[in-house]
Amino acid sequence: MSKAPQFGLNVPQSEAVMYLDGPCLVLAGAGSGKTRVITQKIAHLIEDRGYDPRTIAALTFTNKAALEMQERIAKLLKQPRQAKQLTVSTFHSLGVKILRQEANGVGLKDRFSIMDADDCGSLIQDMAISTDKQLIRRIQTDISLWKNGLVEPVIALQNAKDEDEAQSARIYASYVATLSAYQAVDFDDLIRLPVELFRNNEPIRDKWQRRLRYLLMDEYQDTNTCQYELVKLLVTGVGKKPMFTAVGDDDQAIYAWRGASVENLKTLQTDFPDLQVIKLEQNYRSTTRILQAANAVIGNNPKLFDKKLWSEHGLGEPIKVLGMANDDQEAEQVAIMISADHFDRKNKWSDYAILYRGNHQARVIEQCLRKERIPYSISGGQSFFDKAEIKDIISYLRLLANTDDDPAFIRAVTTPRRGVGQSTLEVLGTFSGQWQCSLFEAVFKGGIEGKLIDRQLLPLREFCNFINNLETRASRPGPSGSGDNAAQVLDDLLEAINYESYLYDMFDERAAQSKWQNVLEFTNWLKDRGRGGKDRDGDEKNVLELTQMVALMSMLEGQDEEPDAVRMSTLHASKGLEYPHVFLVGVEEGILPHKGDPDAPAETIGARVQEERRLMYVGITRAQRTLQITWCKKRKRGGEQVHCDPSRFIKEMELDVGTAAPMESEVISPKERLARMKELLATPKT
DNA sequence: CAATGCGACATTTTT
DNA sequence: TGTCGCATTG
Repeated sequence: MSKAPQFGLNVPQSEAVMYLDGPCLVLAGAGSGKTRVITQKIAHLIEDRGYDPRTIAALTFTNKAALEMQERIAKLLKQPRQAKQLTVSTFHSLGVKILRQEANGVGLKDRFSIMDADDCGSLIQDMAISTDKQLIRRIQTDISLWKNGLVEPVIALQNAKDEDEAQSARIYASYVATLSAYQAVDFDDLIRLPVELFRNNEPIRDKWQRRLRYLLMDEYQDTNTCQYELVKLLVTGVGKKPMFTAVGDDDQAIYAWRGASVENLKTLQTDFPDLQVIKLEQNYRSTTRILQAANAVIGNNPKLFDKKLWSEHGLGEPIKVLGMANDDQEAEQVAIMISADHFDRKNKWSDYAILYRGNHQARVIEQCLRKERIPYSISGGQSFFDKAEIKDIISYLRLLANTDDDPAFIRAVTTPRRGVGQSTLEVLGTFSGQWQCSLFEAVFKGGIEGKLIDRQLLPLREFCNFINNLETRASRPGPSGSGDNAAQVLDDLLEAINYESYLYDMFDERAAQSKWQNVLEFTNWLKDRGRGGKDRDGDEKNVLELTQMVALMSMLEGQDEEPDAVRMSTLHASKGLEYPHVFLVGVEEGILPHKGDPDAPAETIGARVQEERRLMYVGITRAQRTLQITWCKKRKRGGEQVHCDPSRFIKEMELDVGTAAPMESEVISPKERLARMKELLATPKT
């Protein structure tokens, strides 16, 4: 084992990989190879330091990142199969793993449900006795922020600074109680409950500390208080050296609004005084000019750690800043520029990316791209698992796994319609409330006969018997394992409820067909997991485990976009990605930086602008070779065109003389464009 | 009174 | 593009 740089790493990268004397923080600038450090370090732990792969955990924020990381590690190992023994997962998956084994320790039954944001939203709707979408969302985010900040309902109420917050806090209290009655947890609980458990139960905490000896965290700047606390609890023990590597970049912290706390970076230094801090400043992605602009912009933020990116890629082409007359022209010009450049440089379409602040900005651009016949794909589209037809099926699975899951019960019993209506459910709900039992249980409880007439009660009982039968079959081991059985049960379920004809009854031919297609895709996907085929743990999963896993999925993996298309993405969704040619559009005051709440407290405005600045920084650093920034003098808002100013961030870029002032756009006239196109078409491609 | 339809309008998003 | 609220209709 040598101390010299190896594996083709640079000096600080290699240092970060080799450092194992204690806790380690890697400050990895954009494009500095942070994922390489994590993957190489894991390989190093296994190959050179004799770590058992089962005792190493790498934590990410998305399933996609986890999957990617695991694949990359497998390629580095002499025995790639060892990668399967690692825990490479999201924080939330780790939480489920812990809760599954320790459910009793936090007052949960072995069978608990994971409720998605929609379910939680309707719970809150019931408790707030309001349908105001804004209000519900506000309460929901309040509660989520409290949970992520480890603030108990009582404390939240005490510290409430206005009536709105007090209302949220009161609902928070009954929300927690309701979830517990359902034997359900929400996403935040997946991390909060393990924290609670480890705080109160030393032996269990010890057990997990022995189980996970080395921890690595990706995107550490995005962790919230709760996640950090979980890490701390896993990593610190009496007479034990904390062993972990956190990788992050304070300049790319863009999720404060959902509870992430960059302060966790600073806290790390005070909590672990012997923390080794290693900076990665060499950038392997962009030209020097792009990095200069990025450094200049971010230089306007107060810095937690001093850091300056540099690269060996040469100066590169100047950054262009184009002021457009309005948003229509902006979209048109971007489309034309991409089209022309694509032919000029003979690039792939996928070499281009258009980045914007808000999803709605994509609309105009989309139309222009279509008009120009430029293939495009929009990232972050609607999540497959959020589609109504998928959630319908999942509600049955959830109910099979946990009959206390009232939201699942309501959805399943009413979809497809089987003669159970609103009034029946209301009576059942009141009854179950009086007896402190689940809706499912209430159906068979003595006394319910007096409340419901046969026409209401019989379909309920038929439904519950149906679920009970399925449940018995699902938990019985099948011919070749439980996974096989889960798949079989699912097929029978779909047939028994006649879901396909339900879809054709409810929707027109085209919609029903595509929905049914989705259902089939989903069941096939589940069957693969159930059989352990594609699954990383290789375990066969029963209905309960499958259901819990599905709850944590947002995108369908492998559902890749068009291979050769211009990528359109929000700035947030572009983090971690890179493109040869980037167009940053709508860079105006009010959009980037976005104007927040007009009545937000003054002291928070500075922090907001700083986060917007980091967003700009993320956008700039996505570009490898060229970067074009556009802004509009006028923009459609409401009925009429509204005046706009270029973003302050444009000035902050301190561009080379000549491009510093926003240039008038050199509008390519349609005539000229036509001529150019003809010319291009006349030149035979070689 | 409920269902449908149309116009106005947009932070950012994962689990 | 998708949702929300308001208005019109059966």
